[in-house]
Amino acid sequence: MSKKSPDAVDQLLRSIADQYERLPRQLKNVAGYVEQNRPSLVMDRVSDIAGRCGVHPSAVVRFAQHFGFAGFGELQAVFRRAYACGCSPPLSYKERIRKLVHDRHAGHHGKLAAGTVAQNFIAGSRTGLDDLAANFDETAFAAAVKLLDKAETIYVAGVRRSYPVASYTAYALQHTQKRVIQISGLGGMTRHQIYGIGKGDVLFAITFAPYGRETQFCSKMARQQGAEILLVTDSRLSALAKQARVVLAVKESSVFAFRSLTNTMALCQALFVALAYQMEITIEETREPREAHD
Amino acid sequence: MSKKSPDAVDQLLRSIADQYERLPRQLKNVAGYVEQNRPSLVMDRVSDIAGRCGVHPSAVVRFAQHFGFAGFGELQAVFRRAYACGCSPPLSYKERIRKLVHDRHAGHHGKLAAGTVAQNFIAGSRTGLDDLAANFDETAFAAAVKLLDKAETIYVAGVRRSYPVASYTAYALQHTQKRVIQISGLGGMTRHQIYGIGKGDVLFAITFAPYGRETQFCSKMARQQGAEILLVTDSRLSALAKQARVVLAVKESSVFAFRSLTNTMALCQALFVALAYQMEITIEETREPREAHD
DNA sequence: TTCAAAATGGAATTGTTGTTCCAAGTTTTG
DNA sequence: CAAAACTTGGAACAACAATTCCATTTTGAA
Repeated sequence: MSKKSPDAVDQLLRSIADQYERLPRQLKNVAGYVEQNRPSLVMDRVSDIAGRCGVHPSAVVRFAQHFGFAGFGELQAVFRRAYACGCSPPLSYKERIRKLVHDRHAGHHGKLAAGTVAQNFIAGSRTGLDDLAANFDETAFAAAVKLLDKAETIYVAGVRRSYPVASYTAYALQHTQKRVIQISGLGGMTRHQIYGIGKGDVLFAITFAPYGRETQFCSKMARQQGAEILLVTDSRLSALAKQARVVLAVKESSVFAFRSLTNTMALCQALFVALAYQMEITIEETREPREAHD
Repeated sequence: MSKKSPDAVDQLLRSIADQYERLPRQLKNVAGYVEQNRPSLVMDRVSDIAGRCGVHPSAVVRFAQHFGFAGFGELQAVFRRAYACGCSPPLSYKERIRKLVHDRHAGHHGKLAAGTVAQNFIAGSRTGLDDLAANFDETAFAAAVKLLDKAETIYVAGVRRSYPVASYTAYALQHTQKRVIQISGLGGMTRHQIYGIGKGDVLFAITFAPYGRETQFCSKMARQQGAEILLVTDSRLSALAKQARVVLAVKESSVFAFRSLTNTMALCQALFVALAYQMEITIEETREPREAHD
């Protein structure tokens, strides 16, 4: 069969995975690069790879030889052949995906394959991001960044569906020099956690209809104590929105009636990145090369 | 703008088409080959092309020069850049950010607008999702769904950066009839939380380099007790990967040292949706009818 | 047909890349 | 603590690819 080439790649990759542990440091680097940058291997030269892995060119050759090739050229040939096989996709991924999804729909008249469902979901998330980018409110976003930049302590609140986003946000913000407190509600301590908020602080609240009671409480408390509120929500019309200094509205698309989270997540990540940028935290400062950073 | 690479190809191709008639025979051959075999140009050498066109290698060089390049290398670079843009966003993405930061230092006398940073970030996430969809491993995904479907109790583990995803996953899975336990590590109870795992159960582990200790511990424990592992990670090479029954590899691009999370998030959501679909849970059921559902 | 201009292919050149070799450094083992 | 095994990086080497040069052939116009 002509399908031998992609198999060869799989086989090689599996072989690499097997031996990975026993490999010396430099070869591990190369192995990692090979696995993560499969596509660019078709055109990379030994020195390119060596450079990006921070190893000596000969290490790359040794890597190839370690896996039974005469030299790098032979190893590369494996990837080139695989690339040549799937040579139909000079076209965009969108088309490929569309085709994939379409194919499955047509065939099975029973259930959809799990993969199809997933592809649909991913496609939906992507569309959502398109939407987010298109309806992006730069003014509000800039205001949000400024607000966070000025804040002394940032309280992050979000429950249930919003909790993952809140915990991500809190985690990210920890990497600035600001004090960050996530209102986790652990042990029923929501109230105690928010009590400390005051003037100069900011409540970063994430909430969607029907707005969580805990978050509403935090919001009320924040206002009372003179703190500002940055609200990430689904509508500028909500009761909470009126209390907030800055409102970032996110619309989540839903696939199979299931609301996605990617947009909210992406927005909050963008918020962090922009804040880091604003605070002039350089890449070097925030980068943790081999540090624990799970 | 950063979109110049694919454009460059288009422009070149148009230029070739224009002049085609006036070209001498051999250059016509080459032009034809270039137009028809665009994708393989990224790896073809002069002699490859010459051979396939039945012309002398020097003709290929002359062809490149005819179109304003110093030599074949420059022409090829155009195609390589286009390939890199469409295919491996991690590279072009980092570069974009680096460029962003660089621009600030160089040109603009102020800072970049926060909005610009955000737009860049969102664009990156979008590209990431395309990549996720394009490199989607249907087999592994289906296996993952099946594994979850059969599980009696699902243990979800993920720390630090992976924690938000883990907590989302746990939250979502609660909406099935399965018993779900998230290893939160609260109160240093990681060990006690995972002790209960056993045959018939599944550990849903989410971890990225350098793999969190807690998650590794859970994985070891799961194996010991005869449970299966579903691993969401960044590389099939990790030590954990070998222990796992199913490995879903996700590649996240990173900005400011903070790897994006959208892909992982989207994948886990997709996993849940597919599982719900498989279990024939209607989406209505997964919603909490009267309850607040933030 | 003849001449000039252009195209072509052989062969040498130049530059680069992949590879090997070896010495120095590191880790492991007895 | 010493010897052995292995890893690493520098430099030389070999192979090859891209490019140029030039003689030859072809084409086209007068």
